[in-house]
Amino acid sequence: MSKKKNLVIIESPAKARSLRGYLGGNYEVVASNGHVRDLPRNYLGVDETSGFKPTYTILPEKRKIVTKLKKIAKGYSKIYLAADPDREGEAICWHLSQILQRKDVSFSRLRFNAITKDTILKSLDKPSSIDMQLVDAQQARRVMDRLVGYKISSWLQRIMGKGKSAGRVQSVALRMIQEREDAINSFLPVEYWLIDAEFIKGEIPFTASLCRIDGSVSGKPGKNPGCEDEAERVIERMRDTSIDWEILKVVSRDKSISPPPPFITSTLQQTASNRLSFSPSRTMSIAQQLYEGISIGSTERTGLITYMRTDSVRMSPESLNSCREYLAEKYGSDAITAKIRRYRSSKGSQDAHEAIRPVDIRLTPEKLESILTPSQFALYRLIFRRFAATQLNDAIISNTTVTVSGAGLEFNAVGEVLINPGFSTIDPAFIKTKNKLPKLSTGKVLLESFEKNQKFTSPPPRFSEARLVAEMKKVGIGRPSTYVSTIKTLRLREYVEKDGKVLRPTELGTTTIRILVRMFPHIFKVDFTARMEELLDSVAKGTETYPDALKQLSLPLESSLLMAMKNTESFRDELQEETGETCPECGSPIIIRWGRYGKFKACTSFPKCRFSKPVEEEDLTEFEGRKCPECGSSLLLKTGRYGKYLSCGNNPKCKHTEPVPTGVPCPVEGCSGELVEKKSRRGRLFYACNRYPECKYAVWNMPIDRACPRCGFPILIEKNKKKGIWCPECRKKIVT
DNA sequence: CAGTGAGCGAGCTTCCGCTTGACTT
Repeated sequence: MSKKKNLVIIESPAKARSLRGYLGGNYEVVASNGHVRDLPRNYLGVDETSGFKPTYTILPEKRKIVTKLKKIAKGYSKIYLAADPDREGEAICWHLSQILQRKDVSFSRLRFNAITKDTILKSLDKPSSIDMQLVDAQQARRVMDRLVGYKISSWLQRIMGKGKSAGRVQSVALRMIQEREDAINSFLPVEYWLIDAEFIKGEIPFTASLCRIDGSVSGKPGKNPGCEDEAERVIERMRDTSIDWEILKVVSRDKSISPPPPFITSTLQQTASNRLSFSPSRTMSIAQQLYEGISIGSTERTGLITYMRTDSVRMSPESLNSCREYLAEKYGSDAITAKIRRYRSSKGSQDAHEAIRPVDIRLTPEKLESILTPSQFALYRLIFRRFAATQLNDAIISNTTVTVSGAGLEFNAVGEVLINPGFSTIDPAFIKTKNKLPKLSTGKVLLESFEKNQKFTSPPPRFSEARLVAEMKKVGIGRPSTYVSTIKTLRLREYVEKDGKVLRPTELGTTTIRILVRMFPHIFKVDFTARMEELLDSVAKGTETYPDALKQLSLPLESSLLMAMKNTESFRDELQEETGETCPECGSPIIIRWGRYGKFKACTSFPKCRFSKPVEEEDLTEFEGRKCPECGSSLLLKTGRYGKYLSCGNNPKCKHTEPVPTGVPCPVEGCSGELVEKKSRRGRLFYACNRYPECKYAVWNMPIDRACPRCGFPILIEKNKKKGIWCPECRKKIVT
């Protein structure tokens, strides 16, 4: 039927394209587009009475591809299966062999973990067979996820309403978000005071911070003066003009900094989030475009980067050689490391692909700028520089600490200078150095001025999407191909919501994860996945069998499920708060229930009586005694699609609404307005005058009301990270 | 940096991990 001799099946169409180029006319190459067969969607599909035997069905969205594959396969008696050389890839090959099985066909497994001509031809020289132990490890993984996911989700739905879900990965991710929220809520800020002094050595001024009081360490929260009185006592000592201030020592130390490893999925997402403000999902779709490639001139399109879903920092020898060659040409042979620099992938890495790097180092970002979109260009440049940096020398920073003492007090000034930029020549943003210090030597100095500043320790920050991915990667839950979709699921279920750049649990999410952790303490923690991975490795090695591994893993699941089933009713009761109200339609009591979107009030004689209404949240009561400017009714705090807002209590008769006021007057002179909280198009909160558009005052951060510590002028100051805070009266910087 | 603002919901959907196009406006 076909003139070609051999058929190769691979996962990705883009890989198929490069393979065709390497293999030439004797090979037909087709893509399976990932998994083609899976457990059925609408029932469990696992026979727990006979060794956890799974039932498989063709994925509905892959029907077309499977028919096509079958048709093509007819023309061949030899089929090479070339999915990724990892657990999932092995299973894909096995499923394909099952689907395409015929009497007169034989299958060979090809394994290569980089798409280069060399590795591919080598793999063709020594084709092997499908590793059934590795396939069993994948099946155990798949079935365990199904058992945990479907059994616990359906139990959860009996309590929380339909549509709810739980799973080995998503619920642990939700738990991490919730635990961070709990830490923030229980955080007690600790007050401390920083004391800064300005000294003069000869003609040279410099500032230093208090670090020791009578020999004991200062410089950290808890070690510093803890209250204003304490700070004032230190200041009092400093006022003594007879003190001989002196630089005791000037210590300089060089430290060398190595370039970070090349990108993997999680680090790419994080860096793109920090540097380019891309969400992980946007990063992945742009990376996909770069991976699929762009046609340059009239040539066929070539991929610009290696595969973007990877957990390995491996770089192929070919790529390293051409990278070093390029760097030596561009920066000189002294700029590159003597030996090739490699990195170690973290534990649990499947190592099926290389790190994310440019395919051709000669295609510099500059050369591509005109044909790439700005986003593609920015992401490509990040990837290019990160890879190129790995073969450049370490950077050297000189760190200098100057110690000033007097009256039993010690002050520190620290400065850093980049002596040798090393790899940071390719992108200065790789290294952030502290401020420079002037050249100083030991000897007497004069105290010029000093100030005390009140500070508070701050709670840990909420997770951005990219930070959550980094955390998931760190604890080993989720995979490069699922980080984005896990977060998507948590948002779809309304367990978490995005507030600007960070994720917060919703009330529904909080309630759900509390129940899940209480009832399934052994399943929804990081250790469960770790234990599962251990067992899967044993299955792959052959020291454990598929059914035994599953038996061990489902033991804690089944015992927890048993307990959960017993307590279903009590959980429902626990969640169903009494309201004391009666139904206006049938007179039965009204209770609070949990539905798809959170709490709502419902009649207890459901389904006979279908009366329901939204819960009036506590905040829905009168807001600080404010009245509607149109009809005089009280204003209520409501939560709408776009966040919180005030609405007239006389709604729907009166349609007046307004943003949430803060009680802080507008700082613009002559403006009688008040600041209100608003949300920008991109979801970030900001504060603006409620007399907009007459008054256009708007700031990102809430202005702080306090007096200038230097001149005492009462000021409203805007907190702005970049500029610091300036007193409008004496024009001095107050906080940096 | 910005002006918006329902009414649904309650036992049959839900998991994780591989991959992209094909719907319509």
